[in-house]
Amino acid sequence: MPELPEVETVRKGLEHLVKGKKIKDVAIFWPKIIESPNSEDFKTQLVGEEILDIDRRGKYLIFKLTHFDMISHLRMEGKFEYHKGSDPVMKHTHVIFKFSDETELRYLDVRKFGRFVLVPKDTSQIYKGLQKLGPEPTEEAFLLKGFEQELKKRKKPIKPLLLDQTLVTGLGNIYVDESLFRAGIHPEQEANTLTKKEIALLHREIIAVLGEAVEAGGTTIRTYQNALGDAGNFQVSLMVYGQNGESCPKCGAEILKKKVAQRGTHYCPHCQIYRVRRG
DNA sequence: AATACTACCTGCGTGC
DNA sequence: TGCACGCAGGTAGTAT
Repeated sequence: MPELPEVETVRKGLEHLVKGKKIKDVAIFWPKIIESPNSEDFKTQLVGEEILDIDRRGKYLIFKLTHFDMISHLRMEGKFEYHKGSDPVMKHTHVIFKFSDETELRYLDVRKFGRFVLVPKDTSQIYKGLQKLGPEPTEEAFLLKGFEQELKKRKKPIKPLLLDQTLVTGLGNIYVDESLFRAGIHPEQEANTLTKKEIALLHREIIAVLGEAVEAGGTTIRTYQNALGDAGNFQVSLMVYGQNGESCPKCGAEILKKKVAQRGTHYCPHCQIYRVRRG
């Protein structure tokens, strides 16, 4: 489900609802959701832990516990719901964290792609998935100079390059299409053919679009009641994602959709022109 | 090392 | 209605 703005919105919701809660028990209905340790140890180690804080790095949530860091990735469709223990357990619920006050944090995931990992306290940065991440998409962390140097070295199309999280973290299929549109760059333009000017614009638009989406509480596409972080309204600000067949907000041309690196890709054929041999 | 493709899952809409 | 197929906000593993 989520890209950085949605995960950040979930983080804020969790901070509000479960910070300070003590874990009394854990129920696991789909053990593969637990990447490590094995689901039995995962449960045993969590009992008695208190949720001290909830951090985020890229699209990962990091629950800071008494003796552990619990890393959570929602992948495509993972979501958290906060419930009373007496509430009926809905379909697609795979993990339940039961608190000492008889409330529960439930993890639901239709496609079961999401993962949990438990590591010793303050060692989350060693986890492989977090280690590979590039800088957060902020002015302070994401530097134009480094971005430009990396792009010069890569010849793969810019869209899949931005999706791999190593140059900058947080973009997914929605915001990468929005960033490229706003910067006027074709999604298949090879990274090493981008001009200095285009790179600077792209850098600025990535930071801007993700920042605006965080402010809006993320984008809500499919609505699921009760899920933390589903109240975002950035979908009203999307300029190309899901807009195929509509008019380009800049020039009026028809927004097209095509496959790029196995992902549905939305773009304006007039504002985002592919050019051969540049840079 | 960089790149490309596939697996992991379920549900929904479309077309025959 | 039934069924096959493509598609969905992501990443890790494998092969080249």
